[in-house]
Amino acid sequence: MPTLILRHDQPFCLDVTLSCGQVFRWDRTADGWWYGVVGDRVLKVRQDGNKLMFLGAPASFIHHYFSLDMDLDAILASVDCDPFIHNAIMNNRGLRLVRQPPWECTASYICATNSNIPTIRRRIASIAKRYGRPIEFEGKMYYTFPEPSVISCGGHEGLTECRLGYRQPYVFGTSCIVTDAKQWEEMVRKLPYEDARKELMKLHGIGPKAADCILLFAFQKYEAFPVDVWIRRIMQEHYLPGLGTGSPLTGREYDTIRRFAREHFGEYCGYAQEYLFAGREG
DNA sequence: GACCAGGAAGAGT
DNA sequence: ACTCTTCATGGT
Repeated sequence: MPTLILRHDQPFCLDVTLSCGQVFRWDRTADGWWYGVVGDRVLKVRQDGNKLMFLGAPASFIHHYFSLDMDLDAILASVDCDPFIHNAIMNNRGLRLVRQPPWECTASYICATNSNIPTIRRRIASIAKRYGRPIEFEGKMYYTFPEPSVISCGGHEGLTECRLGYRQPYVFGTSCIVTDAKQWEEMVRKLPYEDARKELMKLHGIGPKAADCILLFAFQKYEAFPVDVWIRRIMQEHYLPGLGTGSPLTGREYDTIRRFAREHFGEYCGYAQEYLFAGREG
């Protein structure tokens, strides 16, 4: 079994990383193995202490996907600026932001609007099963996430069985615009955060929240600070008591929160967001 | 700026 | 069984 030896000065926790809500296509078995589809590969991974065992890709791919090249201690030190975030960091130490394939991440967060995590997972699995390429792995079938052109060629009605609700035309419309995923990805990637955000928000079905998630999880724009209902609640309770409660989140409130976070936590505030989100119920 | 659609599953009562 | 909530967005 191929194994990566994790350095003790570079903390990593596979379980926290894959169960914190940033990915939708990974499953953990009872005996501690994680199975996931990333790009055109099925990956199987487990962690035992400082050993990361894996199948399905070269070590360089695993290393890159889990951002093991990033100096996590330095990043966490830079956002660790108050007792509350300090506690969240202590409780979820080793959480790393993974590098998600951009098109899949984009479609996923269009599907994620106003839904709970199990529902989002079902929708993405459904799109992959309907349009993706099947891969057999250890006797089980897995499905790659389809290129945008595969979805657009299937026509608007093809998505109906995936039960996306009102998100169906958004996923379809975006797949028609992002026909060349590679070229679109490079175009977004070279833009600075604010410009890339505007570019993503031109797409139907991507508002501020989805744009920030995509920029953080797929484009490594660590200044992005996605504000969902949980983060808003946490920010109100611990950082910005002046904000109202209960009423829907306005664009102005969203900007107030993300600008505060950018100032308070610094250029890696996206990492702070993930640690706050991971500790949302405790 | 305030409302509303549109949809499904989980969690709590 | 019933209600409330859910990693919001776009249109009126």
